Amino acid sequence: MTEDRYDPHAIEPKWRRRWEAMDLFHADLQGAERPCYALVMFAYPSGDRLHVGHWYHYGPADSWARFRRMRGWDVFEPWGFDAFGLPAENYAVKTGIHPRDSTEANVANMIEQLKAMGAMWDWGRTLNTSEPEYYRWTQWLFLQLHEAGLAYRKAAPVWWCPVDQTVLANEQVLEGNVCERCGATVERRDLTQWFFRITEYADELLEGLDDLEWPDRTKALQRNWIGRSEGVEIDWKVEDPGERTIRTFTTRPDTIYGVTFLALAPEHELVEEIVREEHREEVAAYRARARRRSEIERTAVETEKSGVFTGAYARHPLTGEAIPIWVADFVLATYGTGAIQGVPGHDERDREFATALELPIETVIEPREATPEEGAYTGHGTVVDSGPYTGMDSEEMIPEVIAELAHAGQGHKTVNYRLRDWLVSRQRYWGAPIPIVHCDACGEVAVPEEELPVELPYDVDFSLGAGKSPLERSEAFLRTACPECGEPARRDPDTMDTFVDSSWYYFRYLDPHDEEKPWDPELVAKWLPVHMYSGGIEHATLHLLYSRFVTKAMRDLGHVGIDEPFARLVHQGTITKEGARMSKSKGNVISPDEYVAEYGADAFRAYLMFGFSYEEGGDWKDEGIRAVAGWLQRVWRLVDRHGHLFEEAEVDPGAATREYEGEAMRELQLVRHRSVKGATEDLEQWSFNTAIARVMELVNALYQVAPIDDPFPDDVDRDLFRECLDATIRMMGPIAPHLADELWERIGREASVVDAAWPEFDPQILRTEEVTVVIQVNGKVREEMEVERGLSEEELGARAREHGRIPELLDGKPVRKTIVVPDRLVNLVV
RNA sequence: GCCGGGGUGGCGGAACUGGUAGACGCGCCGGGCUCAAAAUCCGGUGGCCGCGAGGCCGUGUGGGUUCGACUCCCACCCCCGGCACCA
Repeated sequence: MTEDRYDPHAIEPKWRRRWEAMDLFHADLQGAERPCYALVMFAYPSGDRLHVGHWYHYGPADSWARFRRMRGWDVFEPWGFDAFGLPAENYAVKTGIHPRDSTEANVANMIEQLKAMGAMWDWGRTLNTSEPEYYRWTQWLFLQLHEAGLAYRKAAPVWWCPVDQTVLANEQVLEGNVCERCGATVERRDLTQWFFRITEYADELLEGLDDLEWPDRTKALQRNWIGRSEGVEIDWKVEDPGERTIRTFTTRPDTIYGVTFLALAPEHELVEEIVREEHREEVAAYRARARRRSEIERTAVETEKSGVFTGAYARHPLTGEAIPIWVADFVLATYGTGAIQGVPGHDERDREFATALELPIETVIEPREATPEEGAYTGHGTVVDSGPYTGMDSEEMIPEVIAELAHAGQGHKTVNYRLRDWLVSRQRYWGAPIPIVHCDACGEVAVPEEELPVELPYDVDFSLGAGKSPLERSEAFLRTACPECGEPARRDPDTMDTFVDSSWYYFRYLDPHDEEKPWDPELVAKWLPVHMYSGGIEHATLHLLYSRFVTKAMRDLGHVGIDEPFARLVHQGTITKEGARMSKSKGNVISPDEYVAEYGADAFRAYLMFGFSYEEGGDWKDEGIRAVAGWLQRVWRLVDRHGHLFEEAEVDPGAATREYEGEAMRELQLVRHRSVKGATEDLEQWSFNTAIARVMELVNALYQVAPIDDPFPDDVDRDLFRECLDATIRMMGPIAPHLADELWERIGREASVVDAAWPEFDPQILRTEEVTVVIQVNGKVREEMEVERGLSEEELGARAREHGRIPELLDGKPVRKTIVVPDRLVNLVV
């Protein structure tokens, strides 16, 4: 018999052509009975070749989708492009090639490469956020939010990237002051910008996390970012002049008797009003200095505390004591109320401030047990020197003091968030124009829905302007008539953050070319929330947060009926080279192209699945892909050698569950069911490495019973062996899709494995009659015995005592206790 | 400092709700095939002691709970990620 060699380079293009010709991956969304929306985060269309990260993310995700399809789900696996954004525009600034042209070329380039992966993407539903048919609805979304008061324009201190020449959202600022895009140090600027009122949903965004099948760490990141803290706002009456009050926020009202000063942020609006004449100059100087200092500098933990006295005092709401009011730059204008009550006895920062400026320090809480340590005691304990509360437990005091303050009209419970509203306007060209017109007479006017899209003009000087949108230079674009009064007016020159584009694309995939509406609510009801979403964890507090907000807002506006966009989420790990992140500058880049050229796309995908724990990632090893490619050949040879069995007879599915006489056949049958069970459960939960290991076990077992170089043994049951081979090929479907289809064809089947059923396993068969029971003496394994399943505890204990060398080991010592785990283990304690 | 995630053979990685630690693979060792090599097939492979049967040790460290702990509890150490003068 001549052996056909496994040649991925012949097989793979052949099958991709066939799949395309069969339109195998077109999803019938209306007709689907068991929808499964398998979504990968769409990508920015780059002009480069795909890197390992792309393959590592998309390959296994597609394998999961294939697995689901074989299990009877109607899988929808779309692909699209997050095509607006800075790289294309920066490239244009450098080369003069228009972003629309480079994007178009990159999209084509990328599609061609993506197709080589052999994934099930439904290419008929591709979308591109930079096309008018898409961004028209991004603008519609903006208008919906605007009308509901969820999109608004205001002047605020915002982050400005001097390199990218645009403002950024808080979420796009890393490590306090680094631009997420370019790595430049960002600055604070006071500018009038567009915001989405995401803070309105802070609580719901927090609570909704509980019900999501998301990784804990991702939920933790969002919780951290939202930063909810419960506390009390307290109003302090300022003594003379007038009726002014200063509102402070604290999470520890139980320390209120320890307040020895108040401190206002330098930007606080009341500073000007309360400052006494003799301190005015000094305070003004301090505020000017604070303004010049960067936020980073001001808020760095190491920075020594500084402040200046205003000369004014506030009256303590409970003791009536006069409390000095200071201005201090460690107090943040943007958090809480911009004013704090200083409790140097029980807060580290307040203590540093009090020490530096020689203010009194009072102790009002003592630790319950331990002796007081150095510095401020910040825990709870027994209340001291606190009027009527003295002697109480500080935690019990909190509700009582809140009640007293509320009763006096000087305090109330409140909640603070770290989350800020989402800044969505950008001073860049390559994005969706904000659909707003500014009219001298009517003010800020929304572009009527029927006039959408506000098209991004092609012919624009998009070189970077001095802090202004390139569209500001396009008179043709700007000049328009006010939709309300008809008088000449000007369009808003800014474009939207690309995260607005990506915050709703999963709705649009359902019908990306619908000209009537952004999405079909019925299809949304049927297909969403997305069943399975995969992508990088770097989007935890960006895309994933924004999308949740947009979904909730659209729900409240009656456009969708779901609370959350993504029911299940997984993140792929990172593939490194020699322990380091791959990067062009380091020159340690693994090029998929080279490996695909040598081993094929199947081997490349299969190695990425087998060599790593998906969510962890790990270090690339050439030996790894060689080994996996070798294993694919092993599977190939197995089918090649035994394919004649399929010419002899059809596969009998009953062969899997039939009763077999010989030990060897029973064992093969066991391995077959164990393998299918393991692969099924592991694939479902994205444990690709162990799933492949299970299939390897079955392949090994088949090699065992029918050595590949010998004639097919007489004592091997042909029905069973054939069924096992059949199951193996099916399980190869998600692991090596091209190879599986080739083998499928070679055993005489039509079409594709993705439309074949995933093999079943029978738990009854895995419940063997005989079980191996481990015998321990004092917790140490000493013997094993084969017994029939289902023996009573007494029986097992008795048999264990007599088994093998156990009597010898017991040596006549009385067994004090016998622990029996039925069918598994006996532990004899002497 | 707070919040997550992690630490298991030479390596990548397994281990369900506490029940035979190291599945599967790489590497290595041995064997078959070959004039030879590659490829491939078969066997072995946590460490230490022992000719052997077998014994002892072993999942970051130190304690604890338990008949029994990679798994649970307490106290630490180290690595990765997020947040952070957030009151």
